[in-house]
Amino acid sequence: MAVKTNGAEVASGLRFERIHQVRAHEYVAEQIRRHIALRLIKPGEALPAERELAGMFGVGRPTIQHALRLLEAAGLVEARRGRTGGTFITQRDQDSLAADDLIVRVMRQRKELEDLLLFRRLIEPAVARVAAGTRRSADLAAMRRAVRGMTAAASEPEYMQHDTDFHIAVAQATGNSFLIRAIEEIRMRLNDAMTLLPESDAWHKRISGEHGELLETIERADPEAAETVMEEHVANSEQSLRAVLAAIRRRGVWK
Amino acid sequence: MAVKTNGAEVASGLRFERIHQVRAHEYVAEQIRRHIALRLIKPGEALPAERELAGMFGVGRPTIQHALRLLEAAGLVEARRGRTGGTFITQRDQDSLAADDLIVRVMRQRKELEDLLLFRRLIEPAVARVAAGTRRSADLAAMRRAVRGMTAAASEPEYMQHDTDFHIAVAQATGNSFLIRAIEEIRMRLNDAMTLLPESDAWHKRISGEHGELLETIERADPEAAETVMEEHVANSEQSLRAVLAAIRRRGVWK
DNA sequence: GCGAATGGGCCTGTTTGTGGTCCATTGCAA
DNA sequence: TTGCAATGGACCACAAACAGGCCCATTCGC
Repeated sequence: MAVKTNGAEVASGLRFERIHQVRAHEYVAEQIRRHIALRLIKPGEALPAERELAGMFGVGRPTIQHALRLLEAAGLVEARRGRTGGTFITQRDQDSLAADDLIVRVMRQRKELEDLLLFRRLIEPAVARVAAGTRRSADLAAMRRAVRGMTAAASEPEYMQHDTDFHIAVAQATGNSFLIRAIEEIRMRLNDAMTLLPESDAWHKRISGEHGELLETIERADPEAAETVMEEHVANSEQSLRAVLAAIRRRGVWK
Repeated sequence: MAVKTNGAEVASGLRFERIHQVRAHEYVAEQIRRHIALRLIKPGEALPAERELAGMFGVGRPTIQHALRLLEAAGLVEARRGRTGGTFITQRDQDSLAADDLIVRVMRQRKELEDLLLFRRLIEPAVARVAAGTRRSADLAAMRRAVRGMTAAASEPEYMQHDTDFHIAVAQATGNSFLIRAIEEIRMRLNDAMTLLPESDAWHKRISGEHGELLETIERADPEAAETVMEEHVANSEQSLRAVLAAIRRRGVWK
């Protein structure tokens, strides 16, 4: 607290975050990059036409073009003109490009990821506990849908989507807007990192099993059990994620 | 998946979020608004000079002026020119801001308040537990300052500010950005409701005592005790708040 | 009364983005 | 074969937001 000569006080020691202006084309590029990384657009497929994208994002076409030029420079997409033209997702991004790009981004945000994992470890079990006491039949139905969708999922992103759906369904069962927002935030940020997990039937089966078990505890309104099962589930997925990260770090890809 | 005539596929059903360009002055205004809501700047105090703020935020002075004009229009600050001038936080917390108006606002958001209290009950003890394991001496110093400030506080808002300071200091001791943001969010929304609590020396003494006890557990790095004490502290303050709300409801003021 | 520090206001150049137009390319359909 | 429609590529003029100046009016300490 600095005291001015006349005695009036001026607040000091304030910590204002320097503004970071997100440019429109960067935002667009990041969105599309994320869709590609999550395989919501598969390699070989075309993005919507530039004019369409402009409409979808609510920006001008030059902005879309600028964003696409960034992605093209990164080798993520390639454009073809003409009657059957379009902007196509590069085929060979499966391993090298998108993955490396994603890895670099994930490892760069290691500290944030650590914070996120702790946050998740603290809040998800509590959410499960609350949900076990407040769930309505509609919530149970949503969870069942997610579990069924998971066992039937054919692709990794589809799987991840249902995984996310399940956790959000649990959060919504609490009816608490703060908890819902917290879980949504967690899943959003986690999706990037999740993409690194190896595709494995055993892995999928384990998650599905844990979700099913969790659903059962919530169904029979057993808060204690729900909390315990969720604790284990979160610990398991965190352990797998950490294993992958450690492997990547050893490989030295992140440097 | 729409199939084009030549067989090439274009991804469809994509959900791109329409861009929302955050203007610099809006961002600045929001940051300052948050600081005021959290009582990090006390009523009657002055903000740093415009030129200083411009430097802190890394923006031009017109942007700062635009932001301040927004806050001035909202009645949050008022500017005075001259040698001892500055932009001062409006005093009106207790005076012109009619208690009834506050009550109406709080009661109108009863559902949100309920959600908030549950969220707090879940997260604050967990934060205390983590903080007990990660606190550094600087964090302890900040907590001590807040406790001292509380015992020395002369007015209700001053008291509330140190209360907030303490909880934020605990959150910052975790070093986890998600936890810090969550606690900040809680305190911001809680400050409105807190104003309803009756001024009472006994009440103040109890809170100060609990904070002191909590500080002691964190100081000796005892996670279990920290969690337990925080649980009790949160339960106590919640109970008091509920009692006031119930009384108001019976009085029928809220309609 | 002078000077320093403040908020208030204005001007200019730059960056960013929009809306529009025109072009080159390509392959389908008539 | 020919026309046409849909694509990406490129460019322009305009507007908005903003930075970085600059000068002014005000107010107090000296």
